[in-house]
Amino acid sequence: MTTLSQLPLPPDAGGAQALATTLAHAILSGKWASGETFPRERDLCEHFSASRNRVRNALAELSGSGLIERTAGRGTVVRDIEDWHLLDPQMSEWMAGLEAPHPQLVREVFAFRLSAEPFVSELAALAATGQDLARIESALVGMCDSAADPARREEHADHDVAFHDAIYRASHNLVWRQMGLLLRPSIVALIQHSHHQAGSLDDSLERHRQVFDAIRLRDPEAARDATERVLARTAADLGVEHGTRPLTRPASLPD
Amino acid sequence: MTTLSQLPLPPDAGGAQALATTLAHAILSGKWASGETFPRERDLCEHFSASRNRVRNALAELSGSGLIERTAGRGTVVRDIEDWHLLDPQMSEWMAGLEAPHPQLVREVFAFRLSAEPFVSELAALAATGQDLARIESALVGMCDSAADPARREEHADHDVAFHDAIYRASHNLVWRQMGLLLRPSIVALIQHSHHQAGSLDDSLERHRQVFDAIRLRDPEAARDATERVLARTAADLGVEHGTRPLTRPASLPD
DNA sequence: ACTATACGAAATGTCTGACATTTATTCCAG
DNA sequence: CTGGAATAAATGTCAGACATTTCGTATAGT
Repeated sequence: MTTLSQLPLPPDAGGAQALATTLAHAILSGKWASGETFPRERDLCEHFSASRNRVRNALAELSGSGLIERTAGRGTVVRDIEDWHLLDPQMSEWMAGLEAPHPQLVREVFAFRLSAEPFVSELAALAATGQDLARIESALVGMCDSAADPARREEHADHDVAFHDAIYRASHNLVWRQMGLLLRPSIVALIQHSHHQAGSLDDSLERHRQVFDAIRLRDPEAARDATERVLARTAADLGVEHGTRPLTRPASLPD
Repeated sequence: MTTLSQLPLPPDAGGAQALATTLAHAILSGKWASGETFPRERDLCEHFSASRNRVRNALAELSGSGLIERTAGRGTVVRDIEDWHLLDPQMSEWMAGLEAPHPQLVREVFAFRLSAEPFVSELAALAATGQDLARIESALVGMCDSAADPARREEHADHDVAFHDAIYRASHNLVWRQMGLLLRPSIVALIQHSHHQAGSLDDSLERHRQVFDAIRLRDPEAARDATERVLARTAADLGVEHGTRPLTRPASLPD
Protein backbone atom coordinates (compact mmCIF):
# COMPACT_ATOMS: atom_id res chain seq x y z
CA MET A 1 0.00 0.00 0.00
CA THR A 2 1.18 3.47 -0.74
CA THR A 3 0.18 4.33 2.77
CA LEU A 4 0.54 8.03 3.33
CA SER A 5 2.50 9.24 6.29
CA GLN A 6 -0.79 10.27 7.89
CA LEU A 7 -2.12 6.83 8.56
CA PRO A 8 0.70 4.73 9.91
CA LEU A 9 1.80 6.39 13.11
CA PRO A 10 1.25 9.22 15.56
CA PRO A 11 3.94 11.82 16.01
CA ASP A 12 6.85 11.25 18.30
CA ALA A 13 8.50 13.44 20.85
CA GLY A 14 11.73 11.54 21.59
CA GLY A 15 15.20 11.92 20.13
CA ALA A 16 16.44 10.88 16.73
CA GLN A 17 16.70 7.23 17.65
CA ALA A 18 13.09 7.15 18.82
CA LEU A 19 11.99 8.38 15.44
CA ALA A 20 14.07 5.71 13.76
CA THR A 21 12.38 3.09 15.92
CA THR A 22 8.96 4.39 14.95
CA LEU A 23 9.74 4.27 11.26
CA ALA A 24 11.45 0.90 11.52
CA HIS A 25 8.40 -0.57 13.20
CA ALA A 26 6.24 0.75 10.41
CA ILE A 27 8.42 -0.88 7.79
CA LEU A 28 8.72 -4.14 9.68
CA SER A 29 4.95 -4.22 9.96
CA GLY A 30 4.73 -4.20 6.20
CA LYS A 31 3.22 -0.74 5.86
CA TRP A 32 5.23 -0.29 2.70
CA ALA A 33 5.86 -2.98 0.12
CA SER A 34 9.34 -3.68 -1.14
CA GLY A 35 10.43 -1.28 -3.84
CA GLU A 36 7.87 1.30 -2.87
CA THR A 37 8.91 4.92 -2.42
CA PHE A 38 9.15 6.13 1.15
CA PRO A 39 7.83 9.55 2.18
CA ARG A 40 10.09 12.46 1.46
CA GLU A 41 12.13 14.16 4.16
CA ARG A 42 9.93 17.26 3.94
CA ASP A 43 6.77 15.33 4.66
CA LEU A 44 8.33 13.43 7.52
CA CYS A 45 9.55 16.67 9.05
CA GLU A 46 6.08 18.10 8.84
CA HIS A 47 4.25 15.02 10.04
CA PHE A 48 6.45 14.46 13.06
CA SER A 49 7.16 18.15 13.57
CA ALA A 50 10.83 17.29 13.67
CA SER A 51 13.80 19.09 12.27
CA ARG A 52 15.25 17.83 9.05
CA ASN A 53 18.34 16.87 10.97
CA ARG A 54 16.54 14.39 13.17
CA VAL A 55 14.70 12.97 10.21
CA ARG A 56 17.92 12.54 8.28
CA ASN A 57 19.65 10.88 11.21
CA ALA A 58 16.75 8.51 11.63
CA LEU A 59 16.73 7.67 7.94
CA ALA A 60 20.47 7.13 8.07
CA GLU A 61 19.93 4.47 10.72
CA LEU A 62 17.29 2.75 8.63
CA SER A 63 19.62 2.89 5.67
CA GLY A 64 22.42 1.44 7.75
CA SER A 65 20.28 -1.56 8.58
CA GLY A 66 19.36 -2.12 4.97
CA LEU A 67 15.70 -1.31 5.41
CA ILE A 68 15.71 1.51 2.88
CA GLU A 69 17.90 2.74 0.09
CA ARG A 70 18.39 6.42 -0.56
CA THR A 71 19.80 7.94 -3.72
CA ALA A 72 20.11 11.61 -4.47
CA GLY A 73 17.48 12.87 -6.86
CA ARG A 74 15.53 9.64 -6.85
CA GLY A 75 14.21 9.46 -3.35
CA THR A 76 13.93 6.76 -0.73
CA VAL A 77 12.67 3.26 -1.48
CA VAL A 78 11.99 0.36 0.82
CA ARG A 79 14.31 -2.56 0.18
CA ASP A 80 13.32 -6.15 -0.16
CA ILE A 81 13.19 -8.24 2.98
CA GLU A 82 16.05 -10.33 1.58
CA ASP A 83 18.33 -7.33 1.80
CA TRP A 84 17.54 -6.41 5.37
CA HIS A 85 20.48 -6.80 7.73
CA LEU A 86 18.84 -9.30 10.02
CA LEU A 87 22.02 -9.76 12.01
CA ASP A 88 22.32 -6.12 12.88
CA PRO A 89 21.73 -5.89 16.64
CA GLN A 90 19.65 -2.79 16.12
CA MET A 91 17.38 -4.80 13.90
CA SER A 92 16.85 -7.35 16.64
CA GLU A 93 15.89 -4.60 19.02
CA TRP A 94 13.37 -3.24 16.57
CA MET A 95 11.89 -6.64 15.95
CA ALA A 96 11.67 -7.38 19.65
CA GLY A 97 9.83 -4.13 20.29
CA LEU A 98 7.23 -4.98 17.73
CA GLU A 99 3.91 -6.13 19.14
CA ALA A 100 3.02 -8.20 16.08
CA PRO A 101 6.30 -9.50 14.67
CA HIS A 102 6.71 -10.09 10.99
CA PRO A 103 5.59 -13.71 10.61
CA GLN A 104 8.07 -14.65 7.93
CA LEU A 105 10.94 -13.22 9.93
CA VAL A 106 10.01 -15.11 13.06
CA ARG A 107 9.83 -18.30 11.06
CA GLU A 108 13.16 -17.68 9.38
CA VAL A 109 14.95 -16.76 12.57
CA PHE A 110 13.54 -19.74 14.34
CA ALA A 111 14.43 -22.06 11.50
CA PHE A 112 17.95 -20.77 11.85
CA ARG A 113 17.99 -21.42 15.57
CA LEU A 114 16.61 -24.86 14.98
CA SER A 115 19.49 -25.73 12.75
CA ALA A 116 22.30 -23.86 14.46
CA GLU A 117 21.69 -23.79 18.16
CA PRO A 118 22.24 -27.49 18.92
CA PHE A 119 25.60 -27.12 17.32
CA VAL A 120 26.36 -24.02 19.35
CA SER A 121 25.57 -25.98 22.48
CA GLU A 122 28.15 -28.53 21.43
CA LEU A 123 30.72 -25.80 21.12
CA ALA A 124 29.71 -24.42 24.50
CA ALA A 125 30.09 -27.81 26.13
CA LEU A 126 33.62 -27.96 24.79
CA ALA A 127 34.72 -24.41 25.50
CA ALA A 128 32.72 -23.07 28.44
CA THR A 129 34.71 -21.53 31.27
CA GLY A 130 33.67 -21.27 34.87
CA GLN A 131 32.45 -17.77 34.28
CA ASP A 132 30.32 -18.95 31.38
CA LEU A 133 28.77 -21.64 33.53
CA ALA A 134 28.04 -19.10 36.23
CA ARG A 135 26.32 -16.87 33.71
CA ILE A 136 24.19 -19.69 32.37
CA GLU A 137 23.24 -20.86 35.81
CA SER A 138 22.36 -17.37 36.94
CA ALA A 139 19.98 -17.01 34.00
CA LEU A 140 18.47 -20.39 34.74
CA VAL A 141 17.86 -19.43 38.36
CA GLY A 142 16.24 -16.24 37.19
CA MET A 143 13.94 -18.18 34.88
CA CYS A 144 12.86 -20.51 37.66
CA ASP A 145 12.41 -17.63 40.05
CA SER A 146 10.13 -15.64 37.77
CA ALA A 147 8.24 -18.62 36.43
CA ALA A 148 5.54 -18.77 39.06
CA ASP A 149 4.19 -15.27 38.75
CA PRO A 150 2.40 -14.73 35.44
CA ALA A 151 2.77 -10.99 35.92
CA ARG A 152 6.52 -11.26 35.50
CA ARG A 153 6.40 -12.59 31.98
CA GLU A 154 8.66 -9.87 30.68
CA GLU A 155 11.31 -10.59 33.27
CA HIS A 156 11.04 -14.26 32.50
CA ALA A 157 11.61 -13.58 28.83
CA ASP A 158 14.69 -11.55 29.66
CA HIS A 159 16.17 -14.41 31.61
CA ASP A 160 15.28 -16.79 28.83
CA VAL A 161 17.16 -14.63 26.38
CA ALA A 162 20.07 -14.35 28.80
CA PHE A 163 20.20 -18.12 29.09
CA HIS A 164 20.52 -18.75 25.40
CA ASP A 165 22.77 -15.77 24.87
CA ALA A 166 25.12 -17.08 27.54
CA ILE A 167 25.37 -20.33 25.59
CA TYR A 168 26.28 -18.49 22.40
CA ARG A 169 28.87 -16.60 24.41
CA ALA A 170 30.28 -19.78 25.82
CA SER A 171 31.13 -20.96 22.30
CA HIS A 172 34.05 -18.52 22.55
CA ASN A 173 33.79 -17.53 18.95
CA LEU A 174 33.10 -13.90 18.22
CA VAL A 175 30.84 -14.64 15.27
CA TRP A 176 28.61 -17.09 17.04
CA ARG A 177 28.55 -14.80 20.01
CA GLN A 178 27.15 -11.96 17.94
CA MET A 179 24.33 -14.19 16.82
CA GLY A 180 23.07 -14.51 20.34
CA LEU A 181 21.49 -11.12 19.86
CA LEU A 182 19.16 -12.61 17.30
CA LEU A 183 17.31 -14.51 19.95
CA ARG A 184 15.29 -11.82 21.58
CA PRO A 185 12.64 -11.41 18.87
CA SER A 186 12.00 -15.09 18.52
CA ILE A 187 11.81 -15.64 22.26
CA VAL A 188 9.54 -12.68 22.81
CA ALA A 189 7.26 -13.99 20.10
CA LEU A 190 7.29 -17.36 21.77
CA ILE A 191 6.30 -15.96 25.14
CA GLN A 192 3.42 -14.03 23.61
CA HIS A 193 2.05 -17.01 21.76
CA SER A 194 2.39 -19.64 24.42
CA HIS A 195 1.19 -17.90 27.54
CA HIS A 196 -2.07 -19.78 27.45
CA GLN A 197 -0.36 -23.12 27.45
CA ALA A 198 -0.76 -24.33 31.02
CA GLY A 199 1.85 -26.43 32.73
CA SER A 200 4.24 -26.21 29.84
CA LEU A 201 6.49 -24.04 31.93
CA ASP A 202 7.69 -26.71 34.30
CA ASP A 203 8.52 -28.87 31.35
CA SER A 204 10.37 -26.04 29.65
CA LEU A 205 12.39 -25.30 32.76
CA GLU A 206 13.34 -28.93 33.13
CA ARG A 207 14.58 -29.06 29.56
CA HIS A 208 16.61 -25.91 30.02
CA ARG A 209 18.19 -27.35 33.10
CA GLN A 210 19.20 -30.43 31.17
CA VAL A 211 21.03 -28.25 28.69
CA PHE A 212 22.90 -26.57 31.50
CA ASP A 213 23.81 -29.86 33.11
CA ALA A 214 25.13 -31.26 29.86
CA ILE A 215 27.32 -28.21 29.27
CA ARG A 216 28.53 -28.28 32.86
CA LEU A 217 29.50 -31.91 32.48
CA ARG A 218 31.34 -31.17 29.23
CA ASP A 219 29.18 -33.57 27.29
CA PRO A 220 28.68 -32.18 23.76
CA GLU A 221 26.35 -34.90 22.58
CA ALA A 222 24.03 -34.54 25.54
CA ALA A 223 24.10 -30.78 25.15
CA ARG A 224 23.08 -31.06 21.52
CA ASP A 225 20.27 -33.47 22.26
CA ALA A 226 18.98 -31.42 25.17
CA THR A 227 19.00 -28.26 23.07
CA GLU A 228 17.12 -30.04 20.33
CA ARG A 229 14.48 -30.97 22.85
CA VAL A 230 14.17 -27.40 24.10
CA LEU A 231 13.75 -26.14 20.58
CA ALA A 232 11.35 -28.88 19.65
CA ARG A 233 9.02 -27.79 22.42
CA THR A 234 9.43 -24.18 21.39
CA ALA A 235 8.70 -25.09 17.80
CA ALA A 236 5.56 -26.89 18.84
CA ASP A 237 4.46 -23.92 20.92
CA LEU A 238 5.10 -21.52 18.09
CA GLY A 239 3.38 -23.77 15.61
CA VAL A 240 6.40 -23.42 13.40
CA GLU A 241 6.99 -27.08 12.71
CA HIS A 242 10.35 -27.21 11.09
CA GLY A 243 9.07 -25.11 8.29
CA THR A 244 10.98 -25.68 5.10
CA ARG A 245 12.68 -29.01 5.50
CA PRO A 246 15.56 -30.18 7.58
CA LEU A 247 15.07 -30.44 11.29
CA THR A 248 18.61 -30.41 12.48
CA ARG A 249 20.68 -32.39 10.09
CA PRO A 250 19.97 -35.41 7.95
CA ALA A 251 22.09 -38.19 9.35
CA SER A 252 21.99 -40.34 6.28
CA LEU A 253 18.56 -40.27 4.72
CA PRO A 254 18.24 -37.51 2.14
CA ASP A 255 14.50 -37.80 1.96
CA MET B 1 48.69 3.79 21.75
CA THR B 2 47.15 7.19 22.17
CA THR B 3 48.03 7.69 18.55
CA LEU B 4 47.32 11.26 17.60
CA SER B 5 45.28 11.94 14.54
CA GLN B 6 48.45 13.09 12.83
CA LEU B 7 50.08 9.73 12.50
CA PRO B 8 47.46 7.27 11.42
CA LEU B 9 46.22 8.45 8.07
CA PRO B 10 46.48 11.07 5.35
CA PRO B 11 43.49 13.29 4.66
CA ASP B 12 40.67 12.14 2.46
CA ALA B 13 38.79 13.88 -0.32
CA GLY B 14 35.82 11.56 -0.80
CA GLY B 15 32.33 11.73 0.66
CA ALA B 16 31.22 10.94 4.16
CA GLN B 17 31.35 7.20 3.66
CA ALA B 18 34.93 7.39 2.47
CA LEU B 19 35.90 9.09 5.68
CA ALA B 20 34.11 6.41 7.66
CA THR B 21 36.09 3.79 5.79
CA THR B 22 39.33 5.54 6.56
CA LEU B 23 38.56 5.75 10.25
CA ALA B 24 37.22 2.21 10.39
CA HIS B 25 40.42 0.89 8.85
CA ALA B 26 42.40 2.75 11.46
CA ILE B 27 40.41 1.18 14.26
CA LEU B 28 40.47 -2.28 12.72
CA SER B 29 44.23 -1.99 12.42
CA GLY B 30 44.43 -1.53 16.14
CA LYS B 31 45.55 2.08 16.12
CA TRP B 32 43.47 2.65 19.22
CA ALA B 33 43.16 0.23 22.06
CA SER B 34 39.77 -0.72 23.44
CA GLY B 35 38.42 1.85 25.85
CA GLU B 36 40.71 4.55 24.59
CA THR B 37 39.29 7.97 23.76
CA PHE B 38 38.91 8.75 20.09
CA PRO B 39 39.88 12.16 18.69
CA ARG B 40 37.28 14.88 19.09
CA GLU B 41 35.13 16.05 16.23
CA ARG B 42 36.97 19.37 16.08
CA ASP B 43 40.31 17.70 15.54
CA LEU B 44 38.98 15.33 12.93
CA CYS B 45 37.41 18.23 11.06
CA GLU B 46 40.71 20.05 11.06
CA HIS B 47 42.86 17.06 10.21
CA PHE B 48 40.73 15.93 7.29
CA SER B 49 39.65 19.43 6.38
CA ALA B 50 36.08 18.19 6.41
CA SER B 51 32.93 19.80 7.63
CA ARG B 52 31.63 18.79 10.99
CA ASN B 53 28.65 17.27 9.26
CA ARG B 54 30.72 14.77 7.31
CA VAL B 55 32.71 13.90 10.39
CA ARG B 56 29.55 13.36 12.38
CA ASN B 57 28.01 11.19 9.67
CA ALA B 58 31.14 9.12 9.50
CA LEU B 59 31.25 8.71 13.26
CA ALA B 60 27.58 7.76 13.24
CA GLU B 61 28.40 4.90 10.88
CA LEU B 62 31.21 3.72 13.12
CA SER B 63 28.88 3.92 16.07
CA GLY B 64 26.25 1.96 14.17
CA SER B 65 28.70 -0.85 13.63
CA GLY B 66 29.66 -0.91 17.28
CA LEU B 67 33.22 0.23 16.73
CA ILE B 68 32.89 3.29 18.94
CA GLU B 69 30.57 4.59 21.59
CA ARG B 70 29.69 8.25 21.86
CA THR B 71 28.15 9.99 24.82
CA ALA B 72 27.46 13.67 25.16
CA GLY B 73 29.91 15.47 27.36
CA ARG B 74 32.20 12.50 27.67
CA GLY B 75 33.54 12.02 24.22
CA THR B 76 34.11 9.09 21.94
CA VAL B 77 35.71 5.85 23.05
CA VAL B 78 36.70 2.78 21.06
CA ARG B 79 34.71 -0.28 22.04
CA ASP B 80 36.08 -3.70 22.76
CA ILE B 81 36.45 -6.08 19.85
CA GLU B 82 33.83 -8.31 21.47
CA ASP B 83 31.23 -5.61 20.95
CA TRP B 84 31.94 -5.01 17.29
CA HIS B 85 29.08 -5.96 15.02
CA LEU B 86 30.98 -8.49 12.97
CA LEU B 87 27.88 -9.50 11.06
CA ASP B 88 27.17 -6.03 9.84
CA PRO B 89 27.76 -6.12 6.07
CA GLN B 90 29.49 -2.79 6.26
CA MET B 91 31.96 -4.31 8.65
CA SER B 92 32.75 -7.05 6.17
CA GLU B 93 33.42 -4.47 3.52
CA TRP B 94 35.77 -2.61 5.80
CA MET B 95 37.61 -5.75 6.74
CA ALA B 96 37.90 -6.82 3.12
CA GLY B 97 39.39 -3.48 2.14
CA LEU B 98 42.06 -3.78 4.77
CA GLU B 99 45.50 -4.64 3.46
CA ALA B 100 46.58 -6.32 6.69
CA PRO B 101 43.48 -7.82 8.25
CA HIS B 102 43.12 -8.07 11.98
CA PRO B 103 44.64 -11.49 12.71
CA GLN B 104 42.25 -12.41 15.49
CA LEU B 105 39.24 -11.50 13.38
CA VAL B 106 40.39 -13.57 10.45
CA ARG B 107 40.90 -16.50 12.75
CA GLU B 108 37.50 -16.10 14.38
CA VAL B 109 35.66 -15.69 11.12
CA PHE B 110 37.40 -18.66 9.65
CA ALA B 111 36.75 -20.77 12.71
CA PHE B 112 33.11 -19.93 12.25
CA ARG B 113 33.15 -20.93 8.61
CA LEU B 114 34.92 -24.11 9.52
CA SER B 115 32.12 -25.08 11.83
CA ALA B 116 29.13 -23.72 9.96
CA GLU B 117 29.77 -23.95 6.26
CA PRO B 118 29.64 -27.74 5.90
CA PHE B 119 26.24 -27.60 7.47
CA VAL B 120 25.14 -24.83 5.14
CA SER B 121 26.16 -27.00 2.23
CA GLU B 122 23.88 -29.70 3.56
CA LEU B 123 21.02 -27.25 3.60
CA ALA B 124 21.90 -26.12 0.10
CA ALA B 125 21.90 -29.69 -1.18
CA LEU B 126 18.40 -30.08 0.17
CA ALA B 127 16.91 -26.75 -0.87
CA ALA B 128 18.78 -25.51 -3.94
CA THR B 129 16.63 -24.52 -6.90
CA GLY B 130 17.64 -24.49 -10.52
CA GLN B 131 18.46 -20.84 -10.27
CA ASP B 132 20.70 -21.48 -7.29
CA LEU B 133 22.55 -24.18 -9.17
CA ALA B 134 23.00 -21.87 -12.12
CA ARG B 135 24.45 -19.23 -9.84
CA ILE B 136 26.88 -21.63 -8.24
CA GLU B 137 27.97 -23.03 -11.57
CA SER B 138 28.44 -19.58 -13.03
CA ALA B 139 30.75 -18.66 -10.18
CA LEU B 140 32.65 -21.91 -10.59
CA VAL B 141 33.15 -21.26 -14.29
CA GLY B 142 34.39 -17.80 -13.45
CA MET B 143 36.90 -19.23 -11.00
CA CYS B 144 38.22 -21.70 -13.54
CA ASP B 145 38.34 -19.04 -16.20
CA SER B 146 40.38 -16.59 -14.17
CA ALA B 147 42.60 -19.19 -12.56
CA ALA B 148 45.31 -19.32 -15.19
CA ASP B 149 46.26 -15.67 -15.27
CA PRO B 150 47.97 -14.58 -12.03
CA ALA B 151 47.15 -10.97 -12.89
CA ARG B 152 43.45 -11.63 -12.40
CA ARG B 153 43.74 -12.56 -8.75
CA GLU B 154 41.17 -10.01 -7.72
CA GLU B 155 38.63 -11.29 -10.18
CA HIS B 156 39.32 -14.82 -9.05
CA ALA B 157 38.68 -13.82 -5.45
CA ASP B 158 35.38 -12.24 -6.45
CA HIS B 159 34.25 -15.44 -8.10
CA ASP B 160 35.39 -17.41 -5.10
CA VAL B 161 33.27 -15.23 -2.84
CA ALA B 162 30.35 -15.52 -5.26
CA PHE B 163 30.64 -19.30 -5.18
CA HIS B 164 30.39 -19.59 -1.44
CA ASP B 165 27.82 -16.83 -1.19
CA ALA B 166 25.64 -18.66 -3.70
CA ILE B 167 25.73 -21.70 -1.44
CA TYR B 168 24.62 -19.67 1.56
CA ARG B 169 21.84 -18.27 -0.60
CA ALA B 170 20.80 -21.73 -1.66
CA SER B 171 20.07 -22.62 1.94
CA HIS B 172 16.91 -20.56 1.47
CA ASN B 173 17.05 -19.18 4.96
CA LEU B 174 17.35 -15.42 5.33
CA VAL B 175 19.67 -15.62 8.32
CA TRP B 176 22.16 -17.98 6.78
CA ARG B 177 21.97 -15.99 3.59
CA GLN B 178 23.04 -12.84 5.37
CA MET B 179 26.06 -14.62 6.69
CA GLY B 180 27.36 -15.16 3.20
CA LEU B 181 28.59 -11.58 3.33
CA LEU B 182 31.07 -12.56 6.02
CA LEU B 183 33.12 -14.49 3.54
CA ARG B 184 34.82 -11.76 1.65
CA PRO B 185 37.39 -10.81 4.27
CA SER B 186 38.46 -14.34 4.97
CA ILE B 187 38.69 -15.21 1.30
CA VAL B 188 40.61 -12.09 0.45
CA ALA B 189 43.01 -12.85 3.25
CA LEU B 190 43.38 -16.34 1.92
CA ILE B 191 44.18 -15.18 -1.57
CA GLN B 192 46.81 -12.81 -0.30
CA HIS B 193 48.53 -15.41 1.81
CA SER B 194 48.49 -18.30 -0.59
CA HIS B 195 49.44 -16.76 -3.86
CA HIS B 196 52.91 -18.21 -3.68
CA GLN B 197 51.63 -21.72 -3.31
CA ALA B 198 52.14 -23.22 -6.73
CA GLY B 199 49.81 -25.82 -8.18
CA SER B 200 47.40 -25.55 -5.29
CA LEU B 201 44.93 -23.86 -7.57
CA ASP B 202 44.04 -26.89 -9.63
CA ASP B 203 43.47 -28.81 -6.46
CA SER B 204 41.30 -26.05 -5.02
CA LEU B 205 39.19 -25.87 -8.18
CA GLU B 206 38.67 -29.59 -8.18
CA ARG B 207 37.44 -29.50 -4.59
CA HIS B 208 35.08 -26.66 -5.35
CA ARG B 209 33.67 -28.59 -8.27
CA GLN B 210 33.01 -31.54 -6.03
CA VAL B 211 30.95 -29.34 -3.75
CA PHE B 212 28.92 -28.18 -6.70
CA ASP B 213 28.39 -31.71 -7.98
CA ALA B 214 27.21 -32.91 -4.60
CA ILE B 215 24.70 -30.09 -4.31
CA ARG B 216 23.52 -30.64 -7.85
CA LEU B 217 22.96 -34.32 -7.12
CA ARG B 218 21.06 -33.45 -3.94
CA ASP B 219 23.49 -35.38 -1.78
CA PRO B 220 23.80 -33.60 1.59
CA GLU B 221 26.41 -35.92 3.03
CA ALA B 222 28.67 -35.59 0.03
CA ALA B 223 28.19 -31.83 0.04
CA ARG B 224 29.21 -31.64 3.67
CA ASP B 225 32.28 -33.79 3.12
CA ALA B 226 33.34 -31.89 0.03
CA THR B 227 32.96 -28.57 1.81
CA GLU B 228 35.01 -29.85 4.69
CA ARG B 229 37.76 -30.72 2.27
CA VAL B 230 37.65 -27.27 0.68
CA LEU B 231 37.93 -25.62 4.05
CA ALA B 232 40.62 -27.99 5.23
CA ARG B 233 42.81 -26.91 2.36
CA THR B 234 42.00 -23.29 3.02
CA ALA B 235 42.80 -23.76 6.69
CA ALA B 236 46.12 -25.27 5.81
CA ASP B 237 46.91 -22.40 3.44
CA LEU B 238 45.97 -19.85 6.06
CA GLY B 239 47.86 -21.69 8.76
CA VAL B 240 44.80 -21.50 10.94
CA GLU B 241 44.52 -25.13 11.94
CA HIS B 242 41.15 -25.51 13.54
CA GLY B 243 42.16 -23.29 16.35
CA THR B 244 40.18 -23.97 19.49
CA ARG B 245 38.85 -27.45 19.11
CA PRO B 246 36.02 -28.89 17.11
CA LEU B 247 36.45 -29.29 13.40
CA THR B 248 32.90 -29.57 12.29
CA ARG B 249 30.80 -31.61 14.61
CA PRO B 250 31.42 -34.72 16.61
CA ALA B 251 29.18 -37.32 15.06
CA SER B 252 29.53 -39.72 17.90
CA LEU B 253 33.03 -39.46 19.27
CA PRO B 254 33.33 -36.54 21.70
CA ASP B 255 37.07 -36.67 21.55
C1' DA C 1 40.55 18.52 56.89
C1' DC C 2 36.51 16.87 54.55
C1' DT C 3 32.18 17.21 52.21
C1' DA C 4 28.76 19.39 49.42
C1' DT C 5 27.21 22.63 46.37
C1' DA C 6 27.84 25.78 42.54
C1' DC C 7 30.16 27.25 38.67
C1' DG C 8 32.38 26.68 34.21
C1' DA C 9 34.98 24.23 30.54
C1' DA C 10 34.55 20.71 27.07
C1' DA C 11 32.52 17.44 24.60
C1' DT C 12 28.55 15.69 21.82
C1' DG C 13 23.53 16.59 20.24
C1' DT C 14 20.26 19.60 17.79
C1' DC C 15 18.31 23.31 15.12
C1' DT C 16 18.16 26.44 11.09
C1' DG C 17 18.87 28.11 6.49
C1' DA C 18 21.27 28.05 2.47
C1' DC C 19 23.62 25.86 -1.38
C1' DA C 20 25.42 21.68 -4.25
C1' DT C 21 24.55 17.50 -6.72
C1' DT C 22 22.11 13.91 -8.76
C1' DT C 23 18.01 12.18 -11.26
C1' DA C 24 13.86 12.13 -13.91
C1' DT C 25 10.77 14.79 -16.61
C1' DT C 26 9.39 18.08 -19.96
C1' DC C 27 9.69 20.84 -23.75
C1' DC C 28 11.54 22.27 -27.94
C1' DA C 29 14.24 22.12 -32.09
C1' DG C 30 15.90 19.21 -35.86
C1' DC D 1 9.95 10.72 -34.02
C1' DT D 2 14.32 11.48 -31.96
C1' DG D 3 18.10 14.17 -29.33
C1' DG D 4 19.35 17.39 -26.19
C1' DA D 5 18.96 21.28 -23.10
C1' DA D 6 16.26 23.49 -19.49
C1' DT D 7 13.58 22.53 -15.37
C1' DA D 8 11.80 20.46 -11.20
C1' DA D 9 12.41 17.55 -7.28
C1' DA D 10 14.64 14.84 -4.44
C1' DT D 11 18.77 13.83 -1.45
C1' DG D 12 23.68 15.38 0.00
C1' DT D 13 26.61 18.96 1.99
C1' DC D 14 28.05 23.05 4.28
C1' DA D 15 28.31 26.65 7.94
C1' DG D 16 27.13 28.78 12.30
C1' DA D 17 24.71 29.08 16.40
C1' DC D 18 22.58 27.11 20.36
C1' DA D 19 21.19 23.21 23.72
C1' DT D 20 22.47 19.50 26.72
C1' DT D 21 25.26 16.38 29.13
C1' DT D 22 29.41 15.35 31.66
C1' DC D 23 33.37 16.12 34.34
C1' DG D 24 36.63 18.79 36.81
C1' DT D 25 37.45 22.60 39.92
C1' DA D 26 36.89 26.11 42.96
C1' DT D 27 34.54 27.72 46.89
C1' DA D 28 31.91 27.90 50.94
C1' DG D 29 30.21 25.41 54.92
C1' DT D 30 30.64 22.10 58.56
